[in-house]
Amino acid sequence: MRYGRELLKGSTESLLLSLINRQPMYGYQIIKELDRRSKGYFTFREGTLYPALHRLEDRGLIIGRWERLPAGQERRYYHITEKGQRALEEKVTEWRGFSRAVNSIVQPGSP
Amino acid sequence: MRYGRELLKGSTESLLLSLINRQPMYGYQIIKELDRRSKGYFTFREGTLYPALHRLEDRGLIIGRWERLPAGQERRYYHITEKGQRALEEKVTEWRGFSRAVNSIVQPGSP
DNA sequence: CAGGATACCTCGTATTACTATGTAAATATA
DNA sequence: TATATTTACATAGTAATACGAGGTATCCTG
Repeated sequence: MRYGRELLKGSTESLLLSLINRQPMYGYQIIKELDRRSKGYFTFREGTLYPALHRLEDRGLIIGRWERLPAGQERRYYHITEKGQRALEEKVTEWRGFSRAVNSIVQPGSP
Repeated sequence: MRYGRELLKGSTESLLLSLINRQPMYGYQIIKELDRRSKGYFTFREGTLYPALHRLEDRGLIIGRWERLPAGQERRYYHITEKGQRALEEKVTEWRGFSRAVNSIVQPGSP
């Protein structure tokens, strides 16, 4: 069963920056990569992805460049910036802390 | 540093149901318990907590009962329902799957 | 030539955390 | 005793954002 939509909020950024940090990627490719790497768990919607990419670009964390294939069609490849790399580090740290904190509550441990 | 507000969305429910599942609790107590159990990580705001409790009650996952202390003041104790227990199980399963999936992306692993 | 896949975009809606603000009583402090 | 803090609840407004629905255009395959 698919995760609730609210759960994704706050993690989208980390996911996108993580992928783009490995190598420049275009939107459609990111959707496929998220699906592949998470073994089908993440099926990002276009209405989620594209606005999210635009927000990241507006904030200077990534830069998009149009590239035309020999065949003719165009893709917008996103590259991470230095600011984006710093943001990614912070986001991953934030995620780990948050994840640990949630587990400290939902998992049975010390009373 | 505190987590971003968006990160909490989707997890609030699991956190609240987890605590109330252990024992009936009132709002103010939940804030303190979340703080204590997470070692200061979660500092829930009242504007987050109370509306969230009302939503859970509206959906029949918890039931609130006013209790008057000998001193005189009133507290609204929330009890989990059977429906709430089932929802909690689902939520925790969802959280584990989501958490694993995010880690599969943000943590360096197989390409 | 038709249909699917690729590839991008945006508007509107729903959800929800948080700030600010309000109320009221109990307890601690000066 | 007067004042401040803590306890305890509540809600209206704002901002952020995932998603559905809809749109455009090109490429590839049967």
